[in-house]
Amino acid sequence: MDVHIRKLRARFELSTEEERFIRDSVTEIRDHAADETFVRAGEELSQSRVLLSGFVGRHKDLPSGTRQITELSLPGDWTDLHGFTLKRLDHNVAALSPCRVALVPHSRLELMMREHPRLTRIYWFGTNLDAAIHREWELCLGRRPGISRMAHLFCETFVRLDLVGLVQDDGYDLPLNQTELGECLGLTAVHVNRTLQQLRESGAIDFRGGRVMIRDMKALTSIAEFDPTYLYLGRQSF
Amino acid sequence: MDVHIRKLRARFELSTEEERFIRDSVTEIRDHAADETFVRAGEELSQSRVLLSGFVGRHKDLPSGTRQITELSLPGDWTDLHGFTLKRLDHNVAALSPCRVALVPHSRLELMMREHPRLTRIYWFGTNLDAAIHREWELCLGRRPGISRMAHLFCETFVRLDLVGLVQDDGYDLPLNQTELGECLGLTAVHVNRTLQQLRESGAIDFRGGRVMIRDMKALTSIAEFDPTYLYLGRQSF
DNA sequence: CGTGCCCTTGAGTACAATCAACGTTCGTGG
DNA sequence: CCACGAACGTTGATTGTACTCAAGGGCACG
Repeated sequence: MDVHIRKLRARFELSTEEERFIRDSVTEIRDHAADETFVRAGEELSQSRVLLSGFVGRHKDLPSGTRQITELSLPGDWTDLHGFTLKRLDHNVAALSPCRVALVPHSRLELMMREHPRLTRIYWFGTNLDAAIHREWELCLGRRPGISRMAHLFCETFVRLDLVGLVQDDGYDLPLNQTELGECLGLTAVHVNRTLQQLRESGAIDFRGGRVMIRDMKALTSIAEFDPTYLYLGRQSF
Repeated sequence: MDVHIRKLRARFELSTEEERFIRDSVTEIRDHAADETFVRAGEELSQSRVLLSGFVGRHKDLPSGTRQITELSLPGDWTDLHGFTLKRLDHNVAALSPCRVALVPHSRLELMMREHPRLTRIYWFGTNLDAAIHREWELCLGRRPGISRMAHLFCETFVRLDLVGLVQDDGYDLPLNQTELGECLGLTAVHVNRTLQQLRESGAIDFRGGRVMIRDMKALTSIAEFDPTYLYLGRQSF
């Protein structure tokens, strides 16, 4: 849970007692293979999961067989904390790479709500941050051209991974193939391929073999019109 | 606050004490004119708002001047409950029609968190429902064609308004012009106009003068591939 | 060394944007 | 009462971004 605690501490003060409560909440560690769907839409949930390592996506499927990935979960994030109040999810949760998760029973979260209002508020903030990311993706999907959406995703992932020390040498691992990248961006795999070439030729970024190399952050940010305000990176006041 | 209580009761049991607490939380009623932006992105908030009547949109603006409306708030909804934990919003909140809101101070919500864990959970559920709607919109914006997105919005609004009795004779008021409709759907006003004609000719729906008339719900649902599961309409178990 | 997965490229198509103009309605003021 | 302007809706012509269909290439793995 170190990565989870680290991410929390990036935004909030955390007493040793609170940290203790969080660490004691985990009942089980589980591993999932790449492409495994480990939470299915509609099934009843009695626990939520913190992602310890690997990449996870929330996706919604269409009758036609295409799907939209609505958000990426990165190490340290909850993959389905909202399942605590929603009880059944409106989407699937799938591993995009081999990954490890920590299980927290909902009964434990109920206890938290009774005894740790501050922690409750911090986690409520967490689900609201997810919603803020959803809104930014709506903006991208609705109003920005493909190349800009793609640059934006690379910026967002850069910032979020940097929070937990997963960026080295201006590059980071992003174990998605071009089809999956398209499923995040609302693009077909063919168009992802062409757009990726454009970004490469522009000198902003290189993405191959599951690794992103930032060549020119300023150019990338500008193509994306990226403004990280929606990620609430600063120290929060409670 | 009747409409708010009614919406809560559609999904949850509510004790008289809880109802009492909610009603006593309102410190002020305020009216806003159409097109008035009453919460601006980035400004510090010390209260949240329940929409009592009228229509409100959350929107994000782009440097180019276009904007994306990321969700509609309908009577009985919070317009910015997430502002309680986020403190500053990543988007604007604007009246789409003349509207009336009830103000609830954040200090009151802090009290709620300490003394009413069940109510807290109900409102946490509320912000998670908002996120579920955001996800469905992401799916629409990323993967569905314009006509399907439009039909979907009409279906969603139908269901959500029906919850609070604002649907009569298979029709409801939706005070948006074609530009604003496009800002929800990621379409230009010109294309909205043409798509609206298609829907009209298909016999599914008619939208003019701010009023939606459902002519053939089955056809509309089918064009939209609408499945209301993501709206969590049933009775929730806590 | 064949099979499968992923990436790449080309050709043709379509959905939606852009640009431009005109129509309708309605409120305001001369 | 009519002229005017503003906001909104409608239509046509053209362009372009992204999709579809189709084929081939690289590479890892059994």
